[in-house]
Order: sequence, then C-alpha cells, then structure tokens
Amino acid sequence: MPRQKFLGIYSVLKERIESGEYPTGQLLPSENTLIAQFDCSRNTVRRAIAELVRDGYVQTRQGWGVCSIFHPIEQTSYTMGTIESFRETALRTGQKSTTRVAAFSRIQADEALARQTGFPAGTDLFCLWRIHDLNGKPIIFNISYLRADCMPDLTREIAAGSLYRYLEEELGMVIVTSKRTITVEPATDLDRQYIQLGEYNCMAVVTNQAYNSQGIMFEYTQSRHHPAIFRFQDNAIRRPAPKV
Amino acid sequence: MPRQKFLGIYSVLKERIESGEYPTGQLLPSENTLIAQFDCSRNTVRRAIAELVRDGYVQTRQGWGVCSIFHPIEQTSYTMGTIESFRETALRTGQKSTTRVAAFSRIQADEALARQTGFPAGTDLFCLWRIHDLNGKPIIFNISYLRADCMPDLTREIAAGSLYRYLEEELGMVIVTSKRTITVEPATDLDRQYIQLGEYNCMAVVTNQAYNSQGIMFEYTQSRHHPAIFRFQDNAIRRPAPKV
DNA sequence: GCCGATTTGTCCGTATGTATC
DNA sequence: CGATACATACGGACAAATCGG
Repeated sequence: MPRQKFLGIYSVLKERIESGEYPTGQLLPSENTLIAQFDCSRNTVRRAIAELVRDGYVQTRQGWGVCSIFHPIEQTSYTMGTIESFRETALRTGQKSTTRVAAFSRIQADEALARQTGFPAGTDLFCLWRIHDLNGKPIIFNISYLRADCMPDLTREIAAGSLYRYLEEELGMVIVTSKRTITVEPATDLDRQYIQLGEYNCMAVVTNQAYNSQGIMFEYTQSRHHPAIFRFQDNAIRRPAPKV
Repeated sequence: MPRQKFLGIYSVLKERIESGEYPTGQLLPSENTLIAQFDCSRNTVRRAIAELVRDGYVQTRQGWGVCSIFHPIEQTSYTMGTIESFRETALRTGQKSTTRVAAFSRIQADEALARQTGFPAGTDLFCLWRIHDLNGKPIIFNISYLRADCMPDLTREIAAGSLYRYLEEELGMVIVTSKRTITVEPATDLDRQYIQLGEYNCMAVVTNQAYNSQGIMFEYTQSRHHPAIFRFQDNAIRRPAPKV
C-alpha cells in the first residue's frame, strides 16, 4: 500500500475492475459503501475514483453511480497521458530496447530554430540525434534540442544512456509537464537513412516540449516514429455543456 | 461568471495568464492570496488550478508555488483532451465545413467486426460512411458503427447533419467518455477514392469509442484524416515517481 | 406529477504532512 | 531552524440528478 491513501484505494479498485469483480457496464459500490470499506473520508474515495475516470476505467453520473467501462482489449497501448521515456515504455511492455547516438553537437538557436522549438533565439543548445531500436529494429529517429545551461556537462556518452535517468538522478532535475503534438509528416532522406520504412513514405511525429520543476522548457524533441508501430491512446471526457 | 465557482476562478486565472498578467516562468499568487481575492475555500482555488495544470497553462511544485508555462504559439491545435465533433472544431477555428454521407446501411456485427470494434457479436448496427470537407476540400473519411438500439430512427438524412447534435438534443443522449487511439495506416483504395492524398500513401487514423451516460458503448468510429492537416495536441503530467 | 430516498457534485473549514527557501 | 508554500486527509453541509413508489 502506497504512502498516499487515495492511491491505495485507487489501485485496489483498479484491480477489482481488471479482475472482473466489478464487471463492465455495472455500477461500483456507492461512495458511502466505499467510505465504510476503506475507512476514509468522502474526498479520498472521490479522489481515487477521479483517477479511474482519467484512466478510462469508469465513468460517473450524478444521481446514479460509478459505472465500469473497462474493456481488457485496449491495455496494450504504446503511451498514454503520462510522460514516459522510450526506455520506460519498452521496459513496461517487456521488450528489448537500445539507443544509438547518431549526432551530437552544440549550437545556438537562430531565429528559425527559435520559432520552431520555442526556445528564445540565441539560447545555447545541445543538438542530439538518437536512434531507438526495439527488438533489434530501428523504429524511432529522435531529434532533440536541449538547453545547455540546464545540463552543462552533457556528453555523447551520457546521451547514449537514458537521458531522463541522467537528468533526474544525476542532476536532480524534476520533469513535470510535457506538451505533446502528434502529426504525420512526409519522410525525409534523413528518416530513410536511419529507419527502414519499406513502402511507407510518412512518419508519425511526436513533438515534445518538456518543462522542469522551475517552469523552464529544457527540452524540445521530435520523435519520428515508424508509422507501423506507432500507437497513441487517450481518454477524453466530455466537459459539462458549453453554457449557451 | 458560470454557476460553478471553481470554473469562474479558472477562467479568470486563465485570462490573466493569456493576457500576460502572470508572465511565463513566473509564479502566480499563492493559494492563500487567491483565497482572499476570490473569497472562497482552499479546495475551490485548488480545483481551479488543477484544471489549469490539465490545460498545460501552469505547473505546481510543493513548497514553491504555481508557475505559468503558457506559450501563446500553440493555441491553434486541432483537438485536445476533450471530446469535440468535427463540426464543433470547425466552428471554433472559424472554418467552413460540410459533411456528405457516402454510405448508409444496417448490419449485424460478425465475429471479425466484433473483435475490431468491441461491440458484442450479433449487435444490430448502423454502418455509416461520411466525408468531411473543410473549406471545400475533403479531408476526413469517417467509418462509423452505431448501436441501432440506441438510435432506432436514425436515417441517412439525419446522419448528413450533425450526428452528435441529433443524439444529444433529439434523443437526450449524454456522451460522457470517449476512448481514442491514434495510429498511422497505409491508405486504402477507399481512402484514395474519397480523399485527395497527392504523394502521401498513409492516413492518420483516430479510432474512437464513445460511451453514453449509461456506460454503453454506442459508437465506434474510424476517422481517417488526410495526413497533412492532422494535428493532435495534449499535455502530459509526470506522475509521482514509480515507487521502488 | 409529486415526493422522498439515494447518489454524485460542489463548496466550506480545519488540521496535518512535506518540500522549499 | 522557522516561515511559507503546496499536498493530503478529514468531516460536514447543501445542491442537483436519478429512480422508485
């Protein structure tokens, strides 16, 4: 049981849903019942349920209850609303991953790059090209720009390992928010050089802007995925009606 | 001011951030200050801030404060973590949209379709092909399967209008949750028949499973987008470290 | 249609824990 | 160490939606 109570309740409920104890389409016990079961306050139960809603496990309806909408099929998604590094995802799904550094340089952001990345013009940056292999096959071509003043001692060797592990464990940097944009772009010569695309002439591109705990954007990365293996899943919740 | 207090505070803070009153990289007033300003409880302020975090406007850090990470550039996204119909999106971005029905039929889900869509085998379904034009150009090919028992009187004519408006306003159905998956797939002959792809040989595919307020999945839709106009944006928040 | 019981949604006040400076 | 800030948790009150009698 985690230190935080609501997370404990959350994972217990999650497991009950996955195990079929609360079947799809049926109501969970009411909040009051759960309060008695877990011996906690109403807010704590509600917090746990809110997380399940975010995960697409249940949905709630005023005056009615909390309803399971779990379907076991979809649990194999590549990534969801959390930040997860390539290495972490591979680990979670039990696959074998390696990373190669194809280029490593230090540059200053010119006007065009500033517009593209969102860094102020003139910012001192590391430019990093990495290839991610999954089960021996190259599938992601990563173009990163990293604020040099946030990681002055970055080397090509470090970049070959887990960049996020280095930032978090070595530098004590806390990665908090990440803004992502998904697009589909024509494959470039560079893409074809690193990724075996076969018949495909496009790439699935995830553009990622990561912020550290001080609110500074320290990373801009274009992850150019082989289209055949790319998969992104999320759950949307309809907001209360747009008041006329 | 909306009926709900936290939404009012949310939109006031949002506007202050957008207007530059709380510049990017700086801290917002502390919770206690905001409590005094809005004359409300701590929970209410925190709820409003939580929404801003979800929107990627701010990030919070214990012991430090709430920090603006707003960048005005990115506000043109095609869609975000909410459910929005094609028509609503077009309206919001001020574009001209039309919808054509290319096919309309009534079928029963066989085993293969059941596996693909998640409907139980044998379910009575409407099958609907629609083409969405934006500013006169066809850009989305929509393949929908709809539970017939949720909308027995659906006709081709109704489908040509806004399907969601019909479901919500005419049938009083409330759309709550939607599970989306984004992939990239090779363009089919059918795709090419309806969408002018030019050099592209792929489509950006958004697979959507929509649930009504009773927790019943009533819609499965494959939205096959022209890759050049497809854009999906979201904000990820790093969960507290995976407890080892 | 109304009423009452149940259930979730919103809001308040307070206390304590924990991270930051 | 203390002051300040956010994070978690508790308990209570009322509102709004749902459903059954």
